[in-house]
Amino acid sequence: MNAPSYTTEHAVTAADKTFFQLRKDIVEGVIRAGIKLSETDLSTKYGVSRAVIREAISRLETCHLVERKANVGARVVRLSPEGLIELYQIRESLEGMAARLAAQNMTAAEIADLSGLLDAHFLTVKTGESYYQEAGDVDFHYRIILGSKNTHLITLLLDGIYHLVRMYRVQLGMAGPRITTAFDEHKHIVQAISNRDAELAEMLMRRHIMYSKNNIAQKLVQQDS
Amino acid sequence: MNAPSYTTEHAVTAADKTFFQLRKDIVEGVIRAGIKLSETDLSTKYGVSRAVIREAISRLETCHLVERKANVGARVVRLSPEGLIELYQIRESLEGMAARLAAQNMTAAEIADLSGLLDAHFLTVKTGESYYQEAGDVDFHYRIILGSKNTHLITLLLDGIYHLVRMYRVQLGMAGPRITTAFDEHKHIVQAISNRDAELAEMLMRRHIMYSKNNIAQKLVQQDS
DNA sequence: TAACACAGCATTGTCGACAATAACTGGCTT
DNA sequence: AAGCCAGTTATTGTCGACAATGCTGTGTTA
Repeated sequence: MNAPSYTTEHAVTAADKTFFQLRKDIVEGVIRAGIKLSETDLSTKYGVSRAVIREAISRLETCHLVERKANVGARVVRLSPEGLIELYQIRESLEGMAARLAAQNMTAAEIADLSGLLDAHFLTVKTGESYYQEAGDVDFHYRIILGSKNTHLITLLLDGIYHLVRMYRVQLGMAGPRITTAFDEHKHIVQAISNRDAELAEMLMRRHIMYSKNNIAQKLVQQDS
Repeated sequence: MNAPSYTTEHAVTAADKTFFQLRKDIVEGVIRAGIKLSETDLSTKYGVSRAVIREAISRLETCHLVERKANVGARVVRLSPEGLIELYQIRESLEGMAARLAAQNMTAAEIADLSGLLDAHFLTVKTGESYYQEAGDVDFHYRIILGSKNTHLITLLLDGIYHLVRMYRVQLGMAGPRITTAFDEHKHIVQAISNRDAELAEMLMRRHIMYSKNNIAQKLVQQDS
């Protein structure tokens, strides 16, 4: 049931575990958006010292999941239409570049593997299972980002803003008619990568993300009204 | 003489001060690339507790200036041609988007101001002063990044990778024939922004950064040989 | 001689206590 | 009654000590 963990992050220290747990709780809304994170409270609730809580909060800050002010404290970020737009502008830029680099740097084996993944997704979509969006879409994007072979890019996206993207998705309850069209877009992107057409791969990825943004933004205004 | 501080970061806490000092020392090579950062050593040298050193190192990690392994310690990043390429790929992507957004979001007053800045730069370049590259170029890029009005983008670039860019620049001693051509490129970018031509602004910025990358990469291989 | 095991050392991770800063409450003044 | 000031309280920032982990060098054994 759980979404598989792509970057197999193994928690070695207590701060790691606390960080992962806190991140999960924030992304999934267990700790609600906009709420204040009291260090002493969390310290007792998670059964660790304030030092590891501070460490965890510090890392959450680099994920842009919390905002901290000196001598005041940390708050979970608040979700807003503007924030969503900004986030997707970053995605469009960085993942576009990722697709471009993937077209240059992915091995033939990796491309074949990615293509196989899409075929598998096609079967599940065809049979009507709609879990595609959540796991499949994320998986697809992960592979291309990793395929860029650019460590900075990978870190920025996977450790940085992707959790925030997931937060928006989860807390808005994504599912809808977009899954099938998104699948076609994925197909075309893989084809461009397979042809080593970096230019086209970037363009298609950027359009794909723009469409995705429009879709989720529409959901968001619907919720407002 | 010092490069002006654009994001007027005011140090309120001791960890802030230590972080700024450490970052400066790393960027300027006082603490050399690849070296191990001993917490106890730094604690005595900077006259603060290990806790604030750990906090500072943690923040340095989010700037990608140091790398940390659990139970082992932190090392200053090592500069490499591959790292430089990766860095400039990110810059091309993000600053291209910044230029696009700046063309959409900068106010007329801000654009006029930016244009005036370029004119001032032109005078100094004309009179032969070559401090343009260091301060002027950075100033130009800062304004456009801020002009994007995208907080995520601004944070990623200014707090994140720009210090690493500066580290490459400083430790390779940038100065050369490129300053004049770079000025022309800046001019064209401002013109595109002034015309609200987002598409063109992005393209020109991307090319500008590609040229800049080639320039600095060339310097780097020269140093190797 | 080479390889493995163990012990000692150095370094990082974690903790609880203290100091400093900000928010809150109550009373006073105008 | 409204606004400001001071005392109080709660929260964050900083510190030194202890625990746990990784590294090193030595000694033993095949």
